[in-house]
Amino acid sequence: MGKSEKTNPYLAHLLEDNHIESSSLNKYTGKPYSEKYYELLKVRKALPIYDKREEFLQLVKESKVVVLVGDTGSGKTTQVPQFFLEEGHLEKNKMIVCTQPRRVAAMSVSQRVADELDVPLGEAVGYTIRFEDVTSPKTILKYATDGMLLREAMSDPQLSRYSLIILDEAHERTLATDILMGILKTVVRQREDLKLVIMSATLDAGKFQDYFSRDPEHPLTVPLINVPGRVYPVEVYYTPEPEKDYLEAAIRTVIQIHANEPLGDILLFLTGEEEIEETCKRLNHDIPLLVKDSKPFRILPLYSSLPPNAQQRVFEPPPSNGRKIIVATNIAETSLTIDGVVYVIDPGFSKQKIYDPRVRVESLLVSPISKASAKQRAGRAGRTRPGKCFRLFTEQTFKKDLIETTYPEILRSNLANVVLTLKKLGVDDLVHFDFMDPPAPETLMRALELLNYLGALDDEGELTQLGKLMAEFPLDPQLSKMLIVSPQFQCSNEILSIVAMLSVPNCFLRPRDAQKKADAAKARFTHSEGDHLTLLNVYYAYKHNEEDPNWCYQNYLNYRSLKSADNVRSQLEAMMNKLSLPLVSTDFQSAEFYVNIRKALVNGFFMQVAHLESNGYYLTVKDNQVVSLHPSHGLDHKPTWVVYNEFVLTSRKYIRTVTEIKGEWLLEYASHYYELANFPVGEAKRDLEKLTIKNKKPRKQK
DNA sequence: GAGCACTGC
Repeated sequence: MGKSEKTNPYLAHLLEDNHIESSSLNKYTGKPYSEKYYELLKVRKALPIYDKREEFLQLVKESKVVVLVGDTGSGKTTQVPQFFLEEGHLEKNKMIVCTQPRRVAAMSVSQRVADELDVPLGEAVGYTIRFEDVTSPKTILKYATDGMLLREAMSDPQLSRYSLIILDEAHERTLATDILMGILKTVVRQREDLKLVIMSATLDAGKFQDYFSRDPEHPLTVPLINVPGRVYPVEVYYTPEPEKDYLEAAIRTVIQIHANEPLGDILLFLTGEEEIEETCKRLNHDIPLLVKDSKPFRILPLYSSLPPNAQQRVFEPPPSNGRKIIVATNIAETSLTIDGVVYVIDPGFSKQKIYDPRVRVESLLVSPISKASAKQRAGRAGRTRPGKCFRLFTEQTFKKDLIETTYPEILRSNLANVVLTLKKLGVDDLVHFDFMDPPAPETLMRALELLNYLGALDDEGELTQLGKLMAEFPLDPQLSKMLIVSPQFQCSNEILSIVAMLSVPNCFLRPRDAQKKADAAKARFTHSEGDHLTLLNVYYAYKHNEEDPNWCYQNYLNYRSLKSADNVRSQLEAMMNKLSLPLVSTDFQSAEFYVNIRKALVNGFFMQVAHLESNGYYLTVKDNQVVSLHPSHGLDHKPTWVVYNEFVLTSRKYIRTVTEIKGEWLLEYASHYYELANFPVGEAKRDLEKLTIKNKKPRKQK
């Protein structure tokens, strides 16, 4: 047992450091440290952040909020919480939490820190992500997704379990991190026993400092600490003239690098799946033709909807004496890191979400990236040795045209869910809420209006009983409303399945080389009254076929999607039980089985309804947008009224996932929205008026 | 008659 102590060469040296346990027993487990602990300790002490340890601890002692800037490789994510622990700053029964924008990061970082502390994961160190809580009463350091900490705040707005909250990767400005910053700015001033550390890659540091210090009544001094990263230099090249066609330029650049530059993998950033698959095909065809005596190469596409085994291939070693050429979306900018990349090709574009509050539509648009993004992409070339980055735009463009940082998500999103969350967190005055970047007032108004129509907020903007329930669910407000009322329509089991299916990526596969077969497979599940009902059929069939991946494959269904829908469904079912919402079904033989489901749909989605006009097009109610049924629909006729799940703006305006409803139901379940006095003149209004008269007659006769 | 940047609860 004592062997490792005596023979360990690092031990004597360690004992000189007063902040490292001078006893050879691990204070968390009571056991002697393992060999691995000392090995990892040596690595830890070589991290750049280690030199800033005393400075950091001093600043945290003096200040409530500290901003820490550190590039990749500085070690901040793993070491900063440990500094705090070692110093014994943690109060009894309190914890440290460190947020991450992504689940995998929360999981892998917590495992690393558990190893460094020589403790089993889930005891002193753990993580919490959706569907998985690997913590215990012993846990004092927890890594969590930012969304998960936000959920916790909803039941404990002071986040009173924690005495240190670290928001990591704050520069990414996710919705959840932005909301957390907004509430923590107040909480940190209210709670004597709370410290806050904001960790970021260089760019926005000053902005975080300003934001947290600024307050008319309680200004704070927010110090900033800078930690160098550990990356290799990357030489950046620009094109002398702007490129007309970035795809052609990209292909040309790949070929030039492959022909002329020493070995080392190539990473090309493109915007989407189709573009990537096309380019891979072109490269496979062109390289052997254009490169004399080409070295071996392997072209690898990389995007999120690619099956996991195909994604994994980018991590395999390159062909012997050759190179990998990876053609990726933004997934390779932050989510996945591929060592061995030496050359980055950056055309300077990505698909970005934008929200237009006027038409209430979120859409994806190919847009120029920001300077910060371009720098991040370039950095991908310097992970293992010095690299090169080829920007397919001019230096002038970089300096003059690109914006500094990508607009935070909160400025590009529909905020219905954000507003519901903030209300639940007790924020009364949303218009004056201190957002780091305040969203457009119109976007907030749209969100308030939607929540008011759904009955989540009353006319004073107060959260209603229904709204409180809705906020409990990790769903868009329309979906949670529909789910909560579904027991009244005797179909909560079915709506649970539909909501789960709507919450995951599209489950229907349609490979380019088997489109007919895929369509035929889909036809077997199709319900002619609506796509929502088709989704229900698919879910049933998946369960009846014992969740078999092969069955999914044969039926052109995405197994990953269905499995995840099933997960979501279980989570929602548990919440329904917790909230005493009964799980009920209408008898399947009854004529009302599908009618009830469609009525429940109307209760959540009455604002997403389209009316068939005499010219054969659909017009969305109130917004009066001319739309077409998305070609993926399964209706066998064109119903007068449909609800839709999504408004898709591509080559045309489409409504996707549509189900037939009756006009009467709109008047019955959403009379406040369909009040005819405030309804825009048109065919939809005339149809509704006819229905009103028809409805009133029998009543008068009674 | 067509798509699906990326995350997260």
